[in-house]
Amino acid sequence: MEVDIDVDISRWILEFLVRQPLDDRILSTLITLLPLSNENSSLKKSLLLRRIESEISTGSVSEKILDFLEQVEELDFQDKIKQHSDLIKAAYCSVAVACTVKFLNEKGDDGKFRYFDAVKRIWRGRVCKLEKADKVGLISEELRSWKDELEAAVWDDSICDNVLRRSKGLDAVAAVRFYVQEEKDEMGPSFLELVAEASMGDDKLRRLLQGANGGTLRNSDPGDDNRVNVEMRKVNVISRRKQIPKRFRAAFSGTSRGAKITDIDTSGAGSSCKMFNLPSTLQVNEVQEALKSSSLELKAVVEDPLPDALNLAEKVLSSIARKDTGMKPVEENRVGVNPSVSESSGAVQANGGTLGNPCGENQKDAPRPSLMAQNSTAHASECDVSVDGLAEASPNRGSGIRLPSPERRVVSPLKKYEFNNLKKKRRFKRWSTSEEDALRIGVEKYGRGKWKIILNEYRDVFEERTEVDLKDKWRNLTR
DNA sequence: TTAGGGCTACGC
DNA sequence: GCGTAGCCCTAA
Repeated sequence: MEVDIDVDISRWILEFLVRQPLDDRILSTLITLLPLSNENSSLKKSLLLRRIESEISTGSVSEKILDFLEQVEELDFQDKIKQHSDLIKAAYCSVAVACTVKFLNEKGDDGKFRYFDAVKRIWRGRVCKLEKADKVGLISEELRSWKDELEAAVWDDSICDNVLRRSKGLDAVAAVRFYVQEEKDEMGPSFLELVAEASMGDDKLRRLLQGANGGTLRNSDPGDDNRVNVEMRKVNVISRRKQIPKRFRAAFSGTSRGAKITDIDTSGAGSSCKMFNLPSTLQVNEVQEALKSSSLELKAVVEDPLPDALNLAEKVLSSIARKDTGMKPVEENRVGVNPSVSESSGAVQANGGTLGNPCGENQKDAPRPSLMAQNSTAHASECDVSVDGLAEASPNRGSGIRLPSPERRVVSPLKKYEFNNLKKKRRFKRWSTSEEDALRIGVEKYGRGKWKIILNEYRDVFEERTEVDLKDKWRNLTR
């Protein structure tokens, strides 16, 4: 039997979860498990915002945030969003300044050197690139002004004091937080939340459903309702395509299907319930009741998946990693969200507990995929970190979750936005001379093989490096 | 945590 | 196409 959790349902779930205070690991794992389409920039943006939030959760900012903001700007650009938020510009500028000026607080030539390196990296590198690409979404007068001053401070110590004084007026974390909040406010609630909300209000639901079927939609909140409208149309399309039964209900079944959406009434009046015909009151009421009855299920599924989702994800991941596990027929190994299993615990579990022993014993013949192999984008180079790479979608994407046969599973390039703990190919990043110098000094001071100590000692210089990187670099240097 | 082998993107 | 640098995986 064929897979599945529909790619749209995955998106709805993820869209909802990404707004929840879940542990990043849970979210990361879910991203790896859920089939995702590449065509929803809103979700991509949500994921980026989520990553930004994670970054500032420590109360500090890093250059990674600049990366994320650049990616958000690119998404906005692709979505042809003309009105650029001042807050993103302010956030970008504040983070860039903070990531540079921090080195001025260090004493001695070492600090100076790192400052110079940061100016080169951030302002001559990133910011210049922005200017060349005319990325107006991030460039501000303030950014330009800082650029000049920070450059000048490289050569003139007296300007350093000005820079330090001026930078005290910036609160990068707050600036980023304001921006993220603004974006979140603009994006509004997730589709699932809207549906849940709609199901509580008869009139609103009725209007939405009418809209979904091509009826005139009149509402006071065109943003949200239109979005739901679009999604509801999608529900219609999906359900028609899949010839799923009458009632509209988002059902998550763990028995035979990973998850499926069944339809708005397509029978009886169904033929008349074509996209551009208004549904009858009876139909609307039926759908409304169905929605109400399923909304609790839905909410139960999505509200608190954390503990068991983690459990599930870990089991699944470990099952993937186990060479000697067998593979059951797909329908037995599908990850579904089964409310019936979760009644007592609120757990998200698959297939009535199949995942308790997630892979069974039949996977012995399945070749063990490397983590890289699971990630179709794992070999992305630095360049395709940008959203451009999202066009590389696999033809099979969205075909659903196939567990535990990851070699068949298509992983969306959305994984580029995975969270830290997920394996992905890092950017190819050349070592700067300052990094090489720090490594040499470190080895001289602590000896070869003390990579962790050296890394910690020169943490600021070795940005985004690991102990292994240091070891590898030393290997190269001494070849 | 470290060492070493292997893969692949990069640069010529 | 080739050599190298950077990155990943895995064993110890």
